[in-house]
Amino acid sequence: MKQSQLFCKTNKPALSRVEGNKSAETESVSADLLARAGFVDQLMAGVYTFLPLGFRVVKNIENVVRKNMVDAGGQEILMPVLQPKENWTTTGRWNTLDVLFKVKGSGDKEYALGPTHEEVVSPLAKKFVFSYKDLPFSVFQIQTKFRDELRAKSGILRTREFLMKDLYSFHASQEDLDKYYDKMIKVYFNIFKELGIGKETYLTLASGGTFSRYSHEFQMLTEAGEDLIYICNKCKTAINKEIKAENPACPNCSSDSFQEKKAVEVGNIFKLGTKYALPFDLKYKDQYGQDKPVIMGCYGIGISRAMGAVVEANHDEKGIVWPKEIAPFAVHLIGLGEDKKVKATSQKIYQELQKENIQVLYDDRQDKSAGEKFAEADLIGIPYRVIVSEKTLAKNSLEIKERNKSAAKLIKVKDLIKLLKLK
RNA sequence: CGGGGUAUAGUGUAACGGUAGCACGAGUCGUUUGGGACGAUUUAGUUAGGGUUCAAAUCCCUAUACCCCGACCA
Repeated sequence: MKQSQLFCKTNKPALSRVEGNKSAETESVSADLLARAGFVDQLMAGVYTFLPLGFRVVKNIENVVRKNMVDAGGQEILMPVLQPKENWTTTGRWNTLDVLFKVKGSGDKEYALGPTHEEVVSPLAKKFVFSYKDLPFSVFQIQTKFRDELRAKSGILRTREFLMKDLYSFHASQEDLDKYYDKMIKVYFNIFKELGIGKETYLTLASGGTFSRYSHEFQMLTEAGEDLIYICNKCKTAINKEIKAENPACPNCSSDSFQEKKAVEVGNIFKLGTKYALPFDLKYKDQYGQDKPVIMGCYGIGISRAMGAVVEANHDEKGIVWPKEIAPFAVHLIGLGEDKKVKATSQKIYQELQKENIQVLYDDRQDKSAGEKFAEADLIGIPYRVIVSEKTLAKNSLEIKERNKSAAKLIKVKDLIKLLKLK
């Protein structure tokens, strides 16, 4: 992609704003950086457009999550956002779920906008599950969710419309669910590691509802987070506020010494048991011909929230530092000056990188000073910055610098692709 | 949903009840080209509706929007 063509404008903040007397302290860092760097645009409170750079990151996060879900046996589907009221009255949540968006169609017929999909996936499963031989299985989707939060906040960390991966698993027995659930904990940690927030993310005990003692939240430590978690000083088990209120001692080692931390919930997993199977009469016949309710689990990851969380965990004073796996581009190629040879060489490198299928953003703009290009590159945060200038060409070289390192080094033109392909 | 705050140009901000100004951005021209460079020039604004007043960006009322704190968050 040529930067001169990119649908994006970075925003150089006015001086007063840089000095921090306003927005810097009222918004989360991720909200500020993502907006300034041109990744997202706010339409209204809690509703955002993903611009080309941001959308690329979203797609990359989706792919990381998707790959891990498929590896764990999940089959991808896409369920509707628009859902019949009846399914929600069946579970009672039409009236009890405060965040449910209700819309009216013609003839005053009422619908729900899906905040989650148990009400769709459970009756769906009923059409396919008859025998114990049909179990277990799991399906997932990556889709827009709607929740009428009373208060949206912190940029894309808490919105009314957001992208979520939700997987639902269906089992013949509690043991089978338990086994799958434990496996998903490992899968989730692998995902957060690949997203570049593995180190900051804690498996956190949360209340489990009727069917299990605990559910688990994946909480990423950050000052921008709105949750408080408590990490046991002795055994490092993390628990959320709810659990801490019910049970002042560590459920794992009984210590009462905790560290309180702010965190954002990037994922959570629940053992649903028969909570949704019963109202929808989702059952199977066992080996003896007996009807048994299906046992369910559900597993969510906020895709768009994860994007914000990644920025919270990966930035410096100059801008975003994207982890390689989800960066909008692998390489930011920057040509400096109007020298013909510089132009020709950068153009050639641009084409070769594309031919090698290396995602490259090429700053081909002639009317921008070097300083401005550098400042923008740091703000956008692409992992590799490659510079072509008269200075580097005099040594028959290019300069390459990683966003998360301070040292740049010169390499030969012909070694560039070799180096990038190794990464 | 309770409480608080704010609303002036694309962005960030000034203006005692009395001429709406500045910076950044954007456009044009020129000079620049290794850290958001410089000069010239152009562009564009008082959230909406009511009220008080000779006179309202400024005071009052209503609405709307956004932000913050809390509550809420399968």
